[in-house]
Amino acid sequence: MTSATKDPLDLVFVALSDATRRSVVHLLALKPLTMTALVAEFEMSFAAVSKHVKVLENASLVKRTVVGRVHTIQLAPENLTKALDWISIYNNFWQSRLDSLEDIIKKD
Amino acid sequence: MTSATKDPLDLVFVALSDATRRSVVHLLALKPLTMTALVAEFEMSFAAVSKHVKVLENASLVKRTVVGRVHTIQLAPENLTKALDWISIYNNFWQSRLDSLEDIIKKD
DNA sequence: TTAATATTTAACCATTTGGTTGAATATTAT
DNA sequence: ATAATATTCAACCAAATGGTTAAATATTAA
Repeated sequence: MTSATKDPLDLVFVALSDATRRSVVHLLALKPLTMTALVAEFEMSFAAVSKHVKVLENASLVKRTVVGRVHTIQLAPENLTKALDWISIYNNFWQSRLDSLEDIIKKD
Repeated sequence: MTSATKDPLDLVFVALSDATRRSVVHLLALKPLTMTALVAEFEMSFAAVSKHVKVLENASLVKRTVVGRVHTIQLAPENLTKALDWISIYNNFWQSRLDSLEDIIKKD
């Protein structure tokens, strides 16, 4: 019970934790796609893909443009940077740790 | 039914999608901790923290050293790099897209 | 050997997740 | 107006998740 999941980083990582959704991001990186075009890429119902897109949208990783009955989805990766930044901190830490370890080893 | 979740990236992103587990990573970035020390940081049962650590371990984000009855957990961030690399691809793409957009705007 | 400590495992529970199908809602074409 | 198309929404389901408590398993200390 973490009370209503406030951290936006949660949304981003949750969104990226599913292979189907990562595929959606991958496809959208090439070009924006309508829902119909997107659904055509998966062996899954329209509704299922629709739900996945909603998860990505909720994490602000994609943006939707509605023209008439056609919904076009495009990448909106500002929040990818948040995830990147978070990971980078620990990645950098690890890198420098490794470097210090190398230094220590070299001093032998 | 994506048949048994094979992609190791799944494990990493799933592991990072929980705020408690990100806190564990944060704590371990400072120094390795025994299970008891780790549990003391959370308002949660030993068993619950134990499960979270297992998720991180499963994603190869932490490593466990057992000495007698004491389990010491430390960061093992090789896999953080995998997540970082994945995100970087799309982040870079976005960055260059933005740059081109700026170029177009400037040409006005 | 007995007791205390460190930890996992098991059984359970409520909620969330990822999928389904079918109905509802708009929009566009005939 | 009617039919076709694009999409969401609702109800449902099975499996996974994140938590609990209680019991089991080592290991160490008295």
